[in-house]
Amino acid sequence: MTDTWVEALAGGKADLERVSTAQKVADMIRSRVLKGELEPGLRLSEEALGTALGVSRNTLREAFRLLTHDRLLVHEHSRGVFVRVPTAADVRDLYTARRVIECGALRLWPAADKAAKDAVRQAVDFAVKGAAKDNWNDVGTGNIRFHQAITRLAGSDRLNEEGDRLYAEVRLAFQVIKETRSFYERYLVWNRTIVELLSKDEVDQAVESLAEYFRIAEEDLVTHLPSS
Amino acid sequence: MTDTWVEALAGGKADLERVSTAQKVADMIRSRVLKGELEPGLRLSEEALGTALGVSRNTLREAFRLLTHDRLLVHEHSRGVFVRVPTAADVRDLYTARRVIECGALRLWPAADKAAKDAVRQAVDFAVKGAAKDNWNDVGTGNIRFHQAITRLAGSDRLNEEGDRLYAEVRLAFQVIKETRSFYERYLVWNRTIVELLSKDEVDQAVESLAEYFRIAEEDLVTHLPSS
DNA sequence: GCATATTTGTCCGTATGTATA
DNA sequence: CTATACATACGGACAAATATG
Repeated sequence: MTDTWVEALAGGKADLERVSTAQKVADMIRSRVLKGELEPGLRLSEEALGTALGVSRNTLREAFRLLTHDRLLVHEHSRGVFVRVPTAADVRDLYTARRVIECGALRLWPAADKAAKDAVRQAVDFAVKGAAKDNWNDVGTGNIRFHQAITRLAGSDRLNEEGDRLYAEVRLAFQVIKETRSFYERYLVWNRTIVELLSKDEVDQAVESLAEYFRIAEEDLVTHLPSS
Repeated sequence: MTDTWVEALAGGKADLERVSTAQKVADMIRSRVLKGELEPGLRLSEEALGTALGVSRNTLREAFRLLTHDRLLVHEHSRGVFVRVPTAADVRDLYTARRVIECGALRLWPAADKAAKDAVRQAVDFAVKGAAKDNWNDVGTGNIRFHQAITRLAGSDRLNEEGDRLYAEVRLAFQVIKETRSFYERYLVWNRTIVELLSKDEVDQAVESLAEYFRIAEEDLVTHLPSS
């Protein structure tokens, strides 16, 4: 019983299965990167981090592999691993992928599970409540959950995983922006509009609104990115 | 100069950058798996493979990690790695993801590069010529290239990579079927239909045909899969 | 059910190659 | 150009888990 507690604390997907040390280390580094404690461009030394975390270089390298696959770290041969520095081209690529996946998933709304549909509405509710309490951190996570829920409408684990990778990378890109409130405030309006259209079963309209949201968010990020 | 030759021979993405030994080992195992030389369910012993390939266990484990991310191998804690055995549920999930990605990318046809459009047509031409020569292996690779080219219409590297992972997994699923000719023969007709519709700029019709192809191919695989 | 053998998980030390000051 | 620092890859070691008889 206590084992599951530990695993749940350790990080993300603590199902019933055991988590490897590399997984735990990767989860720790991931959260630090997404919180901005390890800023983009920083080099992660194998020896320094290994001794600091009390794991061997081998184990740490496996953790690096995991995070490189999630595109949060970049690997340069014989030079080491660095926290990714998102470029304007990255953001364009990222949003092109999101456009295809999320718009495609949203089109499946009529055939989706009731639970999956509810998750979309609940994510927006969460963000709305956050805005009412002036808690803009909640608004941000609500926004992510909203898009995550849209991807999950398709009901494919493989698609969900790729979506989560994309969202983590978007969070990393947002990391370079300090004042995010004005962004989330504007995005919340779009999310509500989309949910309203969906409640009226006007799917095509909702997809069009989602595509418009992507155009705006993409430009927001690109213009606020340094050295774009 | 000769270095680039060697790298090109070694495997997949031999750009300008050097490839690590783990990468080379992973590429070798990958091609063996996709050719069916390492059949689904087989356990890959660390020591046996390591000595056979002349690499250390550590390096081999990194290669395993790479292939596990590509879903060609599955990792069971303290039991080792196995060549993935695709289940019916895997195929359903796989085709759901493909439906979203490829149909979404195909909708972008009007805005796509000319080069990307040409690649779609060339892939079908390749398959047609293969069929004329009774070379059904070429028809199969032409079919893969066709779908790869469709994904590439969107122009997102991240989407392309996920697409390639999905295609590799589909090839693995097809690995359990011996007589593939009748399948590819039928699929070729669909591919030609889609290209013809595209040449007339009837994109919506083409997307609908693609969706229909997915329904058929998915059922083909599910029904021919053992212990479905 | 038990004891043994095999294999994996993790760590360490070292030699070599590579990039940077 | 030399020197330093670091990543890459290897081989060995031991504990833990699993498989086998």
